[in-house]
Amino acid sequence: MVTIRDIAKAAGVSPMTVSNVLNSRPHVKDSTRARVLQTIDDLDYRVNIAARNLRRGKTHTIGLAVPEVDRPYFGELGAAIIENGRRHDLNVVIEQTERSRENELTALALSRLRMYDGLILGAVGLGESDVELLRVDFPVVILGERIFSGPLDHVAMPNDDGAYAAVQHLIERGCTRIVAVHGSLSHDTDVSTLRHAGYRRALAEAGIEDDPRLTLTLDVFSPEAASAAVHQAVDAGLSFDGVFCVTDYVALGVMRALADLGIAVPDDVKVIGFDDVESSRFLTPSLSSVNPSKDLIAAKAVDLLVDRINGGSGEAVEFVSPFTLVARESTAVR
Amino acid sequence: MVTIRDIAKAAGVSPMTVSNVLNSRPHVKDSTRARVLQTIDDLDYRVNIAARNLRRGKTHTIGLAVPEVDRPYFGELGAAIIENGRRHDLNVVIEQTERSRENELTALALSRLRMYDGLILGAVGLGESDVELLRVDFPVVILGERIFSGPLDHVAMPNDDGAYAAVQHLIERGCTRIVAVHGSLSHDTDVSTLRHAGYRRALAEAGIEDDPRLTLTLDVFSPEAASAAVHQAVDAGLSFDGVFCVTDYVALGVMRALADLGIAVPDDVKVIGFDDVESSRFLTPSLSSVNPSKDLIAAKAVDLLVDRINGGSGEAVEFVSPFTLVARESTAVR
DNA sequence: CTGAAAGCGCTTACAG
DNA sequence: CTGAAAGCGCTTACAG
Repeated sequence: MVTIRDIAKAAGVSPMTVSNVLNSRPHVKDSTRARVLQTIDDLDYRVNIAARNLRRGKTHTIGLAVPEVDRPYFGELGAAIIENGRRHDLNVVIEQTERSRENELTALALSRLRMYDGLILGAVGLGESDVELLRVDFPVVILGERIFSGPLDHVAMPNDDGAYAAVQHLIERGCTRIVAVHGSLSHDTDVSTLRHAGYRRALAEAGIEDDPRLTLTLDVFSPEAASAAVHQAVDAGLSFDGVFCVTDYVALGVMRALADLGIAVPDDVKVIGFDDVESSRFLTPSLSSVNPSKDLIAAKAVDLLVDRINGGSGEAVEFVSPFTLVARESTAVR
Repeated sequence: MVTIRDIAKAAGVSPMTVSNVLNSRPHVKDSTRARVLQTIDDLDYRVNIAARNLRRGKTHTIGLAVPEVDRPYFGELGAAIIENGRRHDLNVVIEQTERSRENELTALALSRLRMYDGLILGAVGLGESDVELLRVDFPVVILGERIFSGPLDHVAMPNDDGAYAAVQHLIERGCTRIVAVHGSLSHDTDVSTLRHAGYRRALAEAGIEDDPRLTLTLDVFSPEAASAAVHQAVDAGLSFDGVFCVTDYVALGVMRALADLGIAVPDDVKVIGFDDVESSRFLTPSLSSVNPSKDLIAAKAVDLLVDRINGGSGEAVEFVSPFTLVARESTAVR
């Protein structure tokens, strides 16, 4: 392996001068610089990043811990974060936590051990009660569907307001019996709980009774589970004219079940999702959804993290992403 | 920052003994080991990975360069590779090449500079003519939809046979005028070209004329472009009863366009895709597809790379993934 | 079973 | 504009 010393020797300068050239620092005579560069080229030298990292105490790598990258929403988010990381010359290592609180804590604990300068933690398992565990002396940004009033910067989804807008949209389009499909409501800060609050608020404001039978709770966050739940509800005689799905991913199963049951969307039942995943606009019927500005979320998360990495020590920031409601065929009136 | 020396001092041993404990090497007296571990705990010491990497000459990190992680196929592939990497204690850094040959070459060139032990390169832009550029003294596995007879290990998609099976399936179901929708056919080793060969082979074998008007070529690989192409073809009076889509992602746009045009799938036209992306089975109608065993591809790619990282120097391996044809509603006969 | 010393390849004050 | 020297934090032969 060719080292900086080999170059120095061959070019007749000191290692330090080579280093200065490599880092394009000023105060190197042009002729010297040219000679060094030529030698680097001749010997096919490449800087050893591990050594540089050790010396500089930086790795230019951040971790991104998300539940799963193969779920469209997180794939799109991951892509946006990699994109934004590149703007700051940061590599992104992706870890998958599989929606478990333990894995999220592990990612947090290991990120110092691994070679990251900071971590973006997509928290779906951690909750308010874990706040003490978030007190780490390491740059971390929480990318939360959940709420944290903790000690860390937090980029949050517009869960309550987004869900409120979605349900309000269904009501405007004439729905009065609106099913909500989501995961467990047992944690105060879970995405399902937060979005459900928006659902209830919209119903209350419209003077619609919140019939608990209309709330379908899934054990697993998946289209399969959503489809099964809808089948079961309809078989049990539940009647409804609208469905609010906690995510587009879940809506995929809901729409499929309705098709299986011969229930027409949007004529018999209107459906709306959350996340506005790319494929949603190509479904038949195309799916209305809440778009939480993924790009903005990614940009903000990376910016906040870079700030902390660079020593920023202000108060923890909480940023709630804005959103837009995208009305498509699944909620059309005809 | 607490270092190994601080621990050594506090525990009354040498740094080397601490190192031995950290790496759970034998030949450390139990009582010494216990004392060191206690001190590590007391002082909240964590090993500095950058230093260890420098010393060991390994980073336990591999790069994965794919066109985009927000495309479902690559998201699912990325997830599988991260999963498999974990089995070997490897972190995975994801880079996005955006389907460009230049970016793929950059990823290749930079991977040595970055801190990777090896690289898995999802090549969609590089072609046979770039083979010389692949002669790198660094562990690289090509994850190709394309064919390479180059100097590197290569995990390939069953492009020809998979496409052949898909089209044969359409023919079996009664289709005789089968549209093929894919990207440019200008490169010999492009995924579109390879799959198109399978398409033509199936037609030829069935004695069906290969009408060039039935081949729709997209400038951009996207549902939008696919949808536009189908609209245009139908508007121009093209008649057909089957569509072979180069990927499920493209099929999304095709199915959408057919719905817009009032063409019923599968009654009027049958449609099949390639990749068997997760959402395909939830579409309405659900999409038939070729499943290329993503998990096997990921496992094989990681295993081959680990082999090279560990010094394996045998002949370059070419592994073609097996596939299964998944028949769903979009090609059903009723 | 344990230690002293060298060194991985780079960068950074400190000099001149 | 350039250099000699120290050091980032760890591990690895070499000794004993």
